Amino acid sequence: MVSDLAKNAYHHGDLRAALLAAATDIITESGVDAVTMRGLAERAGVSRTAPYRHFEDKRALLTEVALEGYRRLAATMAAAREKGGDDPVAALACIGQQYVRFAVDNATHYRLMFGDGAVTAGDAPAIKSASKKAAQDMVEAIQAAQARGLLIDTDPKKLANLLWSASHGLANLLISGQLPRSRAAEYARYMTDSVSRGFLPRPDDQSAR
Amino acid sequence: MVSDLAKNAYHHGDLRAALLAAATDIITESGVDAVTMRGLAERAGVSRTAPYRHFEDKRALLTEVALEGYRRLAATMAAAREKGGDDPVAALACIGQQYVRFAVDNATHYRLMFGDGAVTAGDAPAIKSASKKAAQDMVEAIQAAQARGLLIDTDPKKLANLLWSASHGLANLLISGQLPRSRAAEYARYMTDSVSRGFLPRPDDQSAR
DNA sequence: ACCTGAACACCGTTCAAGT
DNA sequence: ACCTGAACACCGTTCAAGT
Repeated sequence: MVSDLAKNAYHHGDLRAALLAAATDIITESGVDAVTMRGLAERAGVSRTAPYRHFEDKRALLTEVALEGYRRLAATMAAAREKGGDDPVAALACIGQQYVRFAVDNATHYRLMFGDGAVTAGDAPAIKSASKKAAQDMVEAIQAAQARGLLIDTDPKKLANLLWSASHGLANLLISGQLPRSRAAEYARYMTDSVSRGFLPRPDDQSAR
Repeated sequence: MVSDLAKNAYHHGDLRAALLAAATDIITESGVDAVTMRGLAERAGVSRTAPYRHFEDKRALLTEVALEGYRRLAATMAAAREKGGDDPVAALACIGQQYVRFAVDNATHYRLMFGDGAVTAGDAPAIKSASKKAAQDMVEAIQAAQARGLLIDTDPKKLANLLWSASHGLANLLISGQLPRSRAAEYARYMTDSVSRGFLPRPDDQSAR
């Protein structure tokens, strides 16, 4: 009954969580723009002003939702890296491909994270930390490949930023429909291949795998 | 006096142009979100509902502004290609770098063109045509390079989409501040180099230019 | 502590009415 | 043809007041 006590403390007791869940639902269904403070309140069965007891403003609420996305992205990156197995170049390709897949599969959420009104890393320390963590996975995979002589020896951070750019750009074009979503996986594969091998001919290379 | 007649026909006679100019100014100064139909009307010294005589709704007005951006982008691409001179690989690099430069130099406008609420190519045939024209420049540069054996022989459209992805992604990360804007040119250069040469080592290659 | 009702300052857009 | 005033249906947010 102790838990019931907590739950019943004023209406549902966890309005905060209810609001976040509602926002996440709406974002998934109808996009970030469809989220309104008033609508969230109504959905939670509470007055219009009640949400302001739990979040300073709309931005703060959305920042919290975005944070969850960053955490899931970081987890996806970590999993992708492992999936690459022993081969660090394969691990890197996996990371790039899974990044694009995450973005397309969570398009509306991704927009909140990286889109126009984007909750910047500066908005919350937790976001900065989660996003650094995702980036770190990429950098480490690069360093591992370089240590084995499998990648050219340039600044691994810069190289990571380039792979990030290509993945991010591809993801955006797919999400906005400028490239066909149905070909997402194909393009992602092509992207990671190309970033590794480049477009210049390789005279020494018979094994176009 | 004939021109004055035209100008004086109902207040300024070219409210349409005045509204577009005002919208462009506001977008440049304060971003797309700062554009309001009411504000535009006030700035033009006209009633709130007057703009609706010239544009069906806000989206139609913004589509017109975006179109101007697409035209300028296409012109920039064409100029970049020529700047590459005889060397088609250099032309391609120019295109990528100038694309990023355009995006960063016209950040708010670029957001309108490719951002979240983006006016999609489907919104206006003229946008589709201007954007196809820009893409065509890239494809042709690629085909020219392939004809001379300077690029691997894959689908030039796919290759163009990849370069576009990388450019677009880099541009977005720079605009949103996730990569430092001050290093835009450096990153753009690095991006086009990498997309050409790839990250895998090239044993035959002594001339790392 | 947590919630409410009323209110303020905004939006985009419509519509009957004026010249 | 082009413009206006008043109005409708929305926003985010504040603030005094209730329990």
